[in-house]
Amino acid sequence: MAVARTPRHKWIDEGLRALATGGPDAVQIESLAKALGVSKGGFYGYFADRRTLLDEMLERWEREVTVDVEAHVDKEGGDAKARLRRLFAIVDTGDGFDADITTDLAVRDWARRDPAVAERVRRVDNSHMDYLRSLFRAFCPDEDEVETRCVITFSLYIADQFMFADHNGRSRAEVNELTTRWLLDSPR
Amino acid sequence: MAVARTPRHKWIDEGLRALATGGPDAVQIESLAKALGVSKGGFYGYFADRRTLLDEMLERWEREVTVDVEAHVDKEGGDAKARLRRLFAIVDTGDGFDADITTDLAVRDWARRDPAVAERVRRVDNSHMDYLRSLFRAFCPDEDEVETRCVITFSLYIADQFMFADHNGRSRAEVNELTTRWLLDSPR
DNA sequence: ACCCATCTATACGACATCGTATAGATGGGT
DNA sequence: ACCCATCTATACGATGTCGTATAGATGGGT
Repeated sequence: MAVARTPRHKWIDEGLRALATGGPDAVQIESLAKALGVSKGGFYGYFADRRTLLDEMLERWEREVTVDVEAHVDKEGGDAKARLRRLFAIVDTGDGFDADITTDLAVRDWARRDPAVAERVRRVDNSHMDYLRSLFRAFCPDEDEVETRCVITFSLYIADQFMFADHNGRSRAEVNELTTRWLLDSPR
Repeated sequence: MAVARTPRHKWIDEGLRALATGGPDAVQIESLAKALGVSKGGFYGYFADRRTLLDEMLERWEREVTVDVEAHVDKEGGDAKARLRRLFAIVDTGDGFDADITTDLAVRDWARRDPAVAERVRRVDNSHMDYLRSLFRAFCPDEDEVETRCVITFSLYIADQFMFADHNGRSRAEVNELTTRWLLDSPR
């Protein structure tokens, strides 16, 4: 039997890449085929239609995004603040997650327009938030304040990609260091 | 002479509406025409091509977005904290700015992919941040902390639209109240 | 009432994309 | 070495969009 040069997962890989750089509308079968160096002939052997590919892309994103980040943060151990610092470092430097952050935002923007996508993101976000809460609770007794810090942390992660302002001579990294300290070392 | 049923500004209005609900790719001349109840015939009398419309949409967004928000916040006077509270209320309740927020985010997402758009957003963001800084300086002597609070404020505004998490029984409004207090009444 | 500048509707060619149909290439199993 | 299931390339029709061309409708100015 002929061996597949372009199996399912390659179409999904390329689809997610296209999604990240151009949004859902940029996920075009013929573009993906070109990027993969093949024609679209094989695509419809694996997927019923374009919509099916989009669904499977989301499926994969939902399955992997939470696991990946938490594994990276927990890998080196340390207390809650050490783990949070590693989490903030991802936001700041990318740290091998650049592509994932971009994909993440593309999915979120998509979710604003598509309720089915929003439902997936809701599950992912709840998972992220649960993890964040567990970390902040380690040194933050008040539950309202835990929630506050979680939401601010999450917001900084997302908004980082949508803010284009300068910072009066400070670099973006310096500003991130300021917000990190504010969230981790702020008194009371 | 025939009076124009569909002058320039109507195409721009409709274009911004399409941008807000579907992103730049959704700004299609024939869609706009249909939404306006006319054919696309007249469009090319006002605009050289689709790109020209997109430019003018951005032009108008850039010109109006800053003025509108600041005017609303300053209208009723009060001290810096009162003005900031009104600012946070916009984020929270929409308060007549819902459409503008959506447009804002569509433009920001667009800016992530188009450097020319990013440059416009940078100008707008610098203007917003200058205004924010002036408000926080009124009760916050440390310049690093001013910057921190500005960035967090801005981030909450943006990320609000991209977060789909639940909050352990709290409503979104309650969470916004928590973050507002954290930013305005936090000690030191 | 007529003129005619201006706006609008329609038809068109060029192009891109979706999804299908079909013919050809590949290579594992025997 | 051959078979044939599987993958791939290509051609096609349908659809939708862009931008142009052109004919028709509108209504203010005289």
